[in-house]
Amino acid sequence: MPKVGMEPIRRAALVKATITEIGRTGSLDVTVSKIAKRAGMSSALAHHYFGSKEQIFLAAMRHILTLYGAEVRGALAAADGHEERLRAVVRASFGTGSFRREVAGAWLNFYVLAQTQADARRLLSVYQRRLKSNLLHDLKPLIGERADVVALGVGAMIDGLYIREVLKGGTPDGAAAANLVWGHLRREMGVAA
Amino acid sequence: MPKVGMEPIRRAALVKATITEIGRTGSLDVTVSKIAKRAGMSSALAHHYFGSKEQIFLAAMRHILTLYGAEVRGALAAADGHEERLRAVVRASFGTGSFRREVAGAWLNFYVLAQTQADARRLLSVYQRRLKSNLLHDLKPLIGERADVVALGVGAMIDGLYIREVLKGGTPDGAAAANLVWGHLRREMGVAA
DNA sequence: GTTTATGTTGATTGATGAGTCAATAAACTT
DNA sequence: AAGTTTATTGACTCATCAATCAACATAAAC
Repeated sequence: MPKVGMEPIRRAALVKATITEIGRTGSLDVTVSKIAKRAGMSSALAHHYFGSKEQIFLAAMRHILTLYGAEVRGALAAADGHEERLRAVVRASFGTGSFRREVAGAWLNFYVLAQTQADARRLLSVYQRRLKSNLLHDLKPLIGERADVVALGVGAMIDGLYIREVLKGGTPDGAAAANLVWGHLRREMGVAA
Repeated sequence: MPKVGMEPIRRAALVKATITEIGRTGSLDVTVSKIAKRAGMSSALAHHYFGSKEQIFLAAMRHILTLYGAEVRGALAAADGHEERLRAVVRASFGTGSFRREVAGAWLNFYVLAQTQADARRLLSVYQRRLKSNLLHDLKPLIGERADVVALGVGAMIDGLYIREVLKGGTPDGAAAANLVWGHLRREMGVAA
């Protein structure tokens, strides 16, 4: 029953199915057919809308980044003062939108993809830059020139916790992870203040 | 010119070629033929010695872990006292044997592999456990019950720095990375002492 | 109501790559 | 020197998949 205006619906379904599928199998070795099937359509239709598997992957990556960006923006809007803002950024990084098995699993695989695909690399560096600039904005006034190093460390720690989350089974505990990073940050700030 | 006693040589060559190849292409999507070619033999021979691509990957992973283990052991042997030992562990993690583009790239891909292969997962958890126990051994006497959390944070930070190393081009700076982590650790210890 | 744009799929193509096998050759054994 | 074990490869099989295409169906436009 082909209605008109299916495109955005199909695209969204494919993106969602892609993330699920990559998260499930834990690898980029997912077939377009599998993705399409999970999204409730034929593989031909997936190609019709996206043109290639590569484009599907990129769309999925963009979607995750958009999600994360929204989460951060939302948390920041409700935060006041440097410390609170920092805390908001950290908490948003482990929010329920991003810090989930499938999403984190997909995320890890996008890191791999970024090694070979220029577009994926670009998207990833957008994320890294944004995180760093968010941190620096509120760290600089608090600890001055050491902010740079601390931001790098915090970024690495967050990525590392994502990886570990993917590997260890069970339900992810975003609050615990956020507390860990926040504790680290507080200590870094306390020393300099 | 078939001599006898080739097996260990061929195996070693294949392992080395595998790491290089994975590091280069930045993905597990390397063909046995490519690996074999780089190691100077036919793909049939690679299968003859390892049986399957999976086994080749696992051997490569084991090799990296052995390398890393040796590095840590060596550094620990020359270290005295809790603080020095901790420093040694951190420095060994970013030693020239492990903290190199290809090796780190292969490492990242093995994380991915661990999501689907039980054996790979086991190997990875051996590494994580060993690192954690190394850290705890000297952290506990210094900061008591907080040691657990700190060890987790340090481990995550190390992993995160590896990932970032892979993504950013250029020559890796192990010393800088080690300093970053060491600074974090020192601060954690200073607060409690 | 015929044309045009959109939605949809089954079948097909073409490439690629893991793993097998038969065959060859050199080295050791007895 | 006949037989056995180890080393080695080119050629082959078989499966998988990305991408394409022809065909058909429904809705909108004229």
